[in-house]
Amino acid sequence: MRLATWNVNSVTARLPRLVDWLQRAEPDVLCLQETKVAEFPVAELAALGYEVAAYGLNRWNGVAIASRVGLADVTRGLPEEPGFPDPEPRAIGATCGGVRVWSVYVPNGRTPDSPHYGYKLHWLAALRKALADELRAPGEGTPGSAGAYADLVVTGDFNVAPADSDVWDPAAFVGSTHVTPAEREAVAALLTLDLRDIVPRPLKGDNPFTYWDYRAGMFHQDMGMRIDLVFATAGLAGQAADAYIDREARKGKAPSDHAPVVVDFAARIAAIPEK
DNA sequence: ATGCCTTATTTCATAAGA
Repeated sequence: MRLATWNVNSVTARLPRLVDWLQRAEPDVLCLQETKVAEFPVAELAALGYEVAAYGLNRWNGVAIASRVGLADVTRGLPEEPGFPDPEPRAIGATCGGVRVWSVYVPNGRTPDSPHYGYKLHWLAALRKALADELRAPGEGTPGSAGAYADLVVTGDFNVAPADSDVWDPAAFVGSTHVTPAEREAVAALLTLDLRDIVPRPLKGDNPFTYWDYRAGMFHQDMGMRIDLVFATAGLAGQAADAYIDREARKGKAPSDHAPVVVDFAARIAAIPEK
């Protein structure tokens, strides 16, 4: 199974590039973030053989999962997620090819002294709780919850750089969000659910960055961040034959400010529904 | 070269992104 994640920064603005990229990269499952639409263009992706489950309400946020290996048990939102003040469309889950998949767009946080920062930490805690329930980790989870997915991937734009090596210059981020200990601990807490961080290889240079600001030529100077993450259950992560950042998708006219991350899991599709 | 910000909307300005 080839799984990918991509913050497209508006699926409407990115649709031509998204269609081109799907035809070139041929992922089995694609998790999307910042779709920024209430009505996802499902027909355009259906023409390429993808089913789509989308969750979007307005001009902000929005997530989706496109799959050509089945799309079942769709869940929109997290059971105990906080809102600002209302819940925002930042998480969608589905079962694709036998793997439980979550596409997430973690709140930005803005600045450490902003109310959005606390919202971000609470949201990450709610994400951990939801995943714990589905994985039924020892001593955790809600009694009676459905749970017990053997293979699970949670991926998307986490808006957290897990380590200093995940930003182009740690000194430039002092006092900023995305790198604070509390944010990194909230993300690291997800990994205690026996998940693994699949760090993709860059296709050029040494930095596994997935995001580069549009401004000031940040991309061509490789002044970026790794904030788009792929966390997989240990058994599944062990099947990752390759993982890379498709920087080609960040080039050229009208790109997203994020590049797709692609992971190839070897021989891991449990059951592709006959269609 | 990869190239100097972009998106949707309450649009000739604003909020948000990270």
